[in-house]
Amino acid sequence: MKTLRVIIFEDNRNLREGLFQLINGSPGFECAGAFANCTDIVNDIRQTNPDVILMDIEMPGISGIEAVLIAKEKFPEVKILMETIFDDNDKIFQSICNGAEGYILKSTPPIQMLAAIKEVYEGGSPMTPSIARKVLKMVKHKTSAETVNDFDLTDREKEVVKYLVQGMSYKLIAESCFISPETVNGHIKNIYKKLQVHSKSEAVAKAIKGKIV
Amino acid sequence: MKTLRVIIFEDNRNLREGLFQLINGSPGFECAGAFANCTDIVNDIRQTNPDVILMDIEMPGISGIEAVLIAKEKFPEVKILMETIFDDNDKIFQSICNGAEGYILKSTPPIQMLAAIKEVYEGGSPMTPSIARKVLKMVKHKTSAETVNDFDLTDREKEVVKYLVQGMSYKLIAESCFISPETVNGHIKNIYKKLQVHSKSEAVAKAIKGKIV
DNA sequence: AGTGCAATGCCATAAACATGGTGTTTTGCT
DNA sequence: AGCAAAACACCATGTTTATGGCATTGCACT
Repeated sequence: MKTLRVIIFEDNRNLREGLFQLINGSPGFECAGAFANCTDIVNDIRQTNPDVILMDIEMPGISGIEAVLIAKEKFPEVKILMETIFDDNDKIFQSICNGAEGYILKSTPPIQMLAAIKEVYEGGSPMTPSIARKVLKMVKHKTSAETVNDFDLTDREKEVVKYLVQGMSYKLIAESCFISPETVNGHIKNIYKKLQVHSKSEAVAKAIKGKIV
Repeated sequence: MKTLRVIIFEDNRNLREGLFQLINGSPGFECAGAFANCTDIVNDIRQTNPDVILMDIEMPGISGIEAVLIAKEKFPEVKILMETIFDDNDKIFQSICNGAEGYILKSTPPIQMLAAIKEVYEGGSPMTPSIARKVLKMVKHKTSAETVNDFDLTDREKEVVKYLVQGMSYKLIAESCFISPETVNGHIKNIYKKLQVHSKSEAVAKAIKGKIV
């Protein structure tokens, strides 16, 4: 197997040098650089040509989060493993959006840290369980918060709602369903009662947000 | 430290018995039950009183995913660790929504599997890196998909749209904006032209989908 | 000084809608 | 066999919308 080229961005000198030693002292790994800040990150990457970047999430000047964005823009293939002291919701979320692959706490033992480096390189996303927990919560909220609410609509009613969302008039809906406009009116009455609304627009809003459509 | 009570739901007999042996043979762990299906899961849990459930994601009859929902409803404190052969996007996603805590591949080595059990119990979410990768992608998509489309609406128009989505009539909107209903009508005319729609409901649908609101 | 756009206001009318009824037929479930 | 629910249909009435056109004010940019 090829030796993995790793570079480090970490403002804390002790940690930076510790990691440097660790990586260089481990077979299969090679530390091609260790930098205290990200001011010249594009050049740093260009000159060291790394497979994996170990990035501190909190750094003075350009933060690790911004650095991810910059790095990924120029070098989309390089894998980035974020390191953080705290499992801060917001920072994790932003890093994910910027395209970092893995997230581990600095307290992770050396052996697992090396394993994580290998894993990001191989296309996985190593994550400290406590961080993964936060990520899961984000996924749940981003979706299941707005979860499915059926409101006990019948199939026909759902169909009518679908057409309502498309902005169709009673007449058009009637034609699409092959029924009379009055029947459409009837269905909509029932829909309104079930959704507890009093207009098409309210119904549409509730339907979309409730994922009926 | 207390001994962790674990129970297993796994249809494959060899695997089930293998896991049973593994857990019972490890200090700090105790397998209080191993079941081939989830038909009687509520009773199974009640009688074994587990800290952690190891759940196969694919099972005949009640699937692991449905089982999570059932189990969590009655026993919200119990931690559930899903096991799966493939890192299937959809199944992972559903399990998350149903409330499972951890996700590991069945190919995970025994030591790590035990570590994962301990981690879910302690509130973390152990995840195989390849699964974590999928989850990250979901987070990214669920958010960055929120492509903003402004339609060149003015601030006032956006405000009116906001009220439209709440299902308000011209009159109510007028009161909220401290302007006359006719002005509201005027704004809405412009909104319709910009959004290229011809009714409140269409406008609402377009606004919500385009994330103007 | 002038052009353009946002925001405001008003009038008018046909069309669409919301809501209250009443009633038949079909269909699934017990 | 019989009931409940869903789907269908129709009527009536007052309200709300959609769309056209027209006018004033103020701000920003040139």
